[in-house]
Amino acid sequence: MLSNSSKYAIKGVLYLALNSDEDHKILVRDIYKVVHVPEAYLAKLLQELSRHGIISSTRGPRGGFYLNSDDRRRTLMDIVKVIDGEKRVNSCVMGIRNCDMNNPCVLHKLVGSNKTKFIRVLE
Amino acid sequence: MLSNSSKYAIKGVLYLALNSDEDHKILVRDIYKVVHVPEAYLAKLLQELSRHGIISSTRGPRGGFYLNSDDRRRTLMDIVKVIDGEKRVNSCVMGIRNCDMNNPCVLHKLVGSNKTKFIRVLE
DNA sequence: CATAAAAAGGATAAAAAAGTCTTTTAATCT
DNA sequence: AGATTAAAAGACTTTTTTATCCTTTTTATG
Repeated sequence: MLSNSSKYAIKGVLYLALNSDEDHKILVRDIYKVVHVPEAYLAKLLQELSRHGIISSTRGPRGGFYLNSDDRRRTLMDIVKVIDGEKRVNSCVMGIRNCDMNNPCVLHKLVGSNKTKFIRVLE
Repeated sequence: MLSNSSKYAIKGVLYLALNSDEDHKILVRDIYKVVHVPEAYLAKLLQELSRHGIISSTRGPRGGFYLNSDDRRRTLMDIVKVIDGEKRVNSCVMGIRNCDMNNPCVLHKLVGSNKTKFIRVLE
């Protein structure tokens, strides 16, 4: 459902949510050990989120990653969409195109509502 | 949550559940087009399930894959365990070892119960 | 203005997952 | 018995995901 990359990204952003703000920017170096994600890889993920405006960053001395108040209105789903793409989460559990309430696959009733709830949580 | 391979396998077994029995064994050739899974790959997955006693098969003329009455007592979870391994489904959504009710990760409350329900469905 | 600190970016490597192909083994049917 | 059919097995290839490394650009500050 979620790729490892998404999980990594969520962990990183969660760390920022708890520890950063405009005046307290955080280095990848200080995050990766806590969240157990390879440093360079986490950097890449955070850079991508930053590029998409999900989190904020500044370069140079005293720079780092952080969340501003706009960023804090973002949802986990926003992160997942950037890292995994929209399809991955929203697609049918069985990977069947065109599977929805009107045209449900055999497993739709069985798992559909769970997935919907999971998506709600992310949102 | 589920790998593509697991989804493929579930589709294949579902087809067997609906169309096969001891007297009507089914060729991979007759399944793969219906369930949209590459023929050789589906064959491999079914072989693996057969080796683990989740489904049945016989070789030679009039052979093929099928479900006997024991097989029909199997759950989707049995399939997923063989194909993806136990860990994949049961592990923490965030991939954190030792995350459980006693020692929950930050997201445990948010997503934990959904995952439990999903597992129940598979079972 | 020089310097150092930090993210951004590009290129590459390693590992895992997905998919293919070929040979072997077993069952069935002349 | 011999030919044929179909799964079983395993080696091999491709693609995707995960991970690393190195260079460039930006920026704050002494």
